[in-house]
Amino acid sequence: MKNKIKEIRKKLGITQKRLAQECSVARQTINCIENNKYDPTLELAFRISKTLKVKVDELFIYE
Amino acid sequence: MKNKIKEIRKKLGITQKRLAQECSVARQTINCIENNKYDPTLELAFRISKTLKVKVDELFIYE
DNA sequence: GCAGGATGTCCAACACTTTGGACATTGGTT
DNA sequence: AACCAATGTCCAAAGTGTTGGACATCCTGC
Repeated sequence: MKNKIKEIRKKLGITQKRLAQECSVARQTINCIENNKYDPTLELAFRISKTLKVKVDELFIYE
Repeated sequence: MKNKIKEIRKKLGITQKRLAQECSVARQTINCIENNKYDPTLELAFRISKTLKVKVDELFIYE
């Protein structure tokens, strides 16, 4: 399960800290997800997608 | 977090057992998700979406 | 009205996600 | 070189998802 969070986040010019705040999670959570330590819960995936203004299906790549 | 799994599954005429098998999870898992006992992991959400031939963003409703 | 499939539900164990707090490393600016 | 923000990483605790196994209930067809 890959994702484009880091890429899109940087394109939008926001920090991990800021993204974490917008999604109401710890900064480590965003960091771990960006670096593929683990996948987010479905709900968090939706919150991140919403913040980054992309669809879940675009942000995460399954297969 | 709502979802249209039961609705779409029935439209396709498949059982919880069958959907579970296709997604490689226990039948209880599908049952619990359909009845909103808990949300699936992100990966399972993708597997279910793939099996039901819809996008994650269509199958799950956030907000 | 009985049988069999489909669905709902319980439980305890295990796996995975998320957390705060802390510290190390990187990178850019001056 | 020194500063400071941003990022990476560690840990143990708490929360959440998934499981097999078992049993109850609901349909539907015969």
